[in-house]
Amino acid sequence: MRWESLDREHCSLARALAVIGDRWTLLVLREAFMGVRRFDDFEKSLKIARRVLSERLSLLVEEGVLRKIPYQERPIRYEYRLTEKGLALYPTIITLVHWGDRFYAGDAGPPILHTHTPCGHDFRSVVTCSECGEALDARAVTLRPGPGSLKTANRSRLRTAARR
Amino acid sequence: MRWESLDREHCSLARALAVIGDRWTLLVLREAFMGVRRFDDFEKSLKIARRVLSERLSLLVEEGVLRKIPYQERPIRYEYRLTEKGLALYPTIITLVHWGDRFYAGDAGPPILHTHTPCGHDFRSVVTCSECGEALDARAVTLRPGPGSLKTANRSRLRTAARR
DNA sequence: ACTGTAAGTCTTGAAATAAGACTAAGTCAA
DNA sequence: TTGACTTAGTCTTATTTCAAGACTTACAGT
Repeated sequence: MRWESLDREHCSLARALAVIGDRWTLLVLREAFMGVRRFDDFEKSLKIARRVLSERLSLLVEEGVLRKIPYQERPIRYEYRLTEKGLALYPTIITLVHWGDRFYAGDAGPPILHTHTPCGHDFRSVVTCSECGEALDARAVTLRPGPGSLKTANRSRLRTAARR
Repeated sequence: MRWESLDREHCSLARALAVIGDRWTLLVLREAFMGVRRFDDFEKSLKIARRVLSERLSLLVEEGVLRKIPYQERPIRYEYRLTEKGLALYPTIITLVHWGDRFYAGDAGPPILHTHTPCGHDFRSVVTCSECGEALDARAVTLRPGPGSLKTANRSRLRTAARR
């Protein structure tokens, strides 16, 4: 499969993976969620090849997940910040981190704890149904074709902006 | 970075990515969640190279995400089924699918709708705090070293997640 | 014996990655 | 005004991974 063409792919997961499915990309985003913003800081904390970092950051900017903001003039320097679209990846990242914590943390426990500021507690993430609020289980979900299923998909490919 | 050594990596996200961070792996798991179980069915629905599929399935079995169950003797044939550990990836997958739906679905809407069987409604996934039940936002979460942390390594990163 | 099926394995060329040297455009200090 | 430093990249080369599809194994049915 040629991944660069996945933006025309039908499945939402495949489209999402075309953007963030690369091994480095989620680690770059993790750093971004931890507050890292500058090229050299990404490089130092991840020990990623500069060439690969450059390419990933460019792709993420192109896709609207990050944006470049100037933080000084002369010489002009930019930092990379999460957009709304980037922040919307938080559920994916936190659930994956918690999966890693659950199955790969050593005896000592997870390396990092997440505290929910409003309630003040360390938490796990719980994915719930937007309609009834119950916790979701894979076995309690059925799939059916949506309005954008195959027949109508080609017509509507060109749109770009975020939709809620 | 050598990905095969990430099982000894410290960060839970990096460890998780060492298992499912490959581009094909999440698509293989999506098929598994949709009920696909046999080698040839994975191959046909994903159009993945057989060699790559074989390798991915083996890794997922080795990691305990899938397990091989015989479905016939003579000749012995196995199918691949999700384990509990595999089912625990559902939150990650559903949130990523919904991210794709939100930002990449065409005007027609998402290609697939998910119905929550117990309540009977089509839903979006909502990630909530296990302690207070409120929906989570990246900006409302702070990080701190957990019991399994390398104390010095993470001190510099202890800051508010995703300040903009 | 011949055809079919399921689950792989092997081969080969193309593409992506890692490591690190190099470049660009400016600042600062002597 | 020369030289060292900073930030953000780009380039080069060797290694690794991937895609495509032919080939293999082990059995069944006719």
